[in-house]
Amino acid sequence: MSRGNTRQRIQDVALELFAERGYEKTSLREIAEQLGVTKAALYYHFKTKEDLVTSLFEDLVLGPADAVIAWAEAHQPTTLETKLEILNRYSACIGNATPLVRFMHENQAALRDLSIGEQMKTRILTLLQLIKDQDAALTDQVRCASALFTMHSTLFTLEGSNADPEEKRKAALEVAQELVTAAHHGSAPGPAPETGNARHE
Amino acid sequence: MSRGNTRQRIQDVALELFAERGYEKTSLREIAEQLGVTKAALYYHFKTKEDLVTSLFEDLVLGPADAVIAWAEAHQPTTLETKLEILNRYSACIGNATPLVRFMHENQAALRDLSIGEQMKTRILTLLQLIKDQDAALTDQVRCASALFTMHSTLFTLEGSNADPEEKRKAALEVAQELVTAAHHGSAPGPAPETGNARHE
DNA sequence: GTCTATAACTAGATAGAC
DNA sequence: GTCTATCTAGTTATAGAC
Repeated sequence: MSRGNTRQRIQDVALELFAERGYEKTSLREIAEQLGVTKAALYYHFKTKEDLVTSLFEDLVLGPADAVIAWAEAHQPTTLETKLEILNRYSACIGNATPLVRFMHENQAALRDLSIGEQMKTRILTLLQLIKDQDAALTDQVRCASALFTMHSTLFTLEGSNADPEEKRKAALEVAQELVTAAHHGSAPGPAPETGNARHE
Repeated sequence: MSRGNTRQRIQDVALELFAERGYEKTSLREIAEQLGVTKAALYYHFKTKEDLVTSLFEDLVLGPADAVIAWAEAHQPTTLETKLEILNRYSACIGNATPLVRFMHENQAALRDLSIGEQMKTRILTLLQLIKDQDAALTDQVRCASALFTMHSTLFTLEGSNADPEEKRKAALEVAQELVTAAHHGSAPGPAPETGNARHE
């Protein structure tokens, strides 16, 4: 015992409990108890409760999401193919952090005034700007927002479905790509026509 | 002052604070202070904090949602037209309770082990069962779940958009109906063909 | 690196006066 | 119907021993 991996073990248990019982209802006492250590030990490794939850996001989602954004911004102006690849990359990145994405969605209110909450919000908004046209029709903006939401929420809904998580992720990606394709063409969805220049209205 | 409308005033302030700061972070002390009364006064009108939040949902969403479900179950077997009308009615019902729907989404973790949270979850799952075919392909199930999620989340996203809330609601309904139509036909989305019998694969 | 002990505070809830 | 006063139990966080 008493290894140097305590920090990691704290993170594992914290994520598990945060996901299971929610951020606010999970106390540091509970985390410490389940690890068989004391609260004071937690405070040695993390300055505050916020510091602990932030550390969970940084490596698993914030960093990867930034990588997607950086790639996207290096490929402007954004063609439809680029948009679809953004969705593809982002889907892969959140697929590696399913419990955290679920946690984020179920605890928006709690994370709202934590710095990590604001940072995640910024990333998602940036991605949305990248896949939607600024002056698109309202329904097309809804389609793009829905695409991102669908990829997120499908990771942890459809409980009745006995489908493999990876299958669900792929299905969600497919639907998201359809939505963005429809939005890109600026009209009712359908299999992509010749070139992507048709403009709605 | 000291009218008989205190109960209503408590509900108004509670919803405002719950929506703004989250369920857990809003204390009864804050609600009482903003009303200029004491905590004890709150306890006269509501047995517990849970009782207070439950009262907010019962009239504004739980009842109306049950009405939609009752209508849907009276119109089985469910045709595409019925499904679209379910979406239409549900959209109207949540459109009347926007702050509450937002609150529900942002506080899922907090509401999870409150009885009202479970009840709302049941209603949404029931609606999902009604609009999706039990043995549909995975992507079609995702489309149906996404349709409901889209109607919910569009009520309180697209912040940059200066669009009128009612316009956003209608746009979300339109996209949701497209998704369910595509799922109903069991293939890639598109304007509804002649009759709804074309089957995917 | 981990502990004990405790400070400083806030929460939800109740009893009983008015 | 609203108040004062109080209770119990919980929280984050820190100081300092080992």
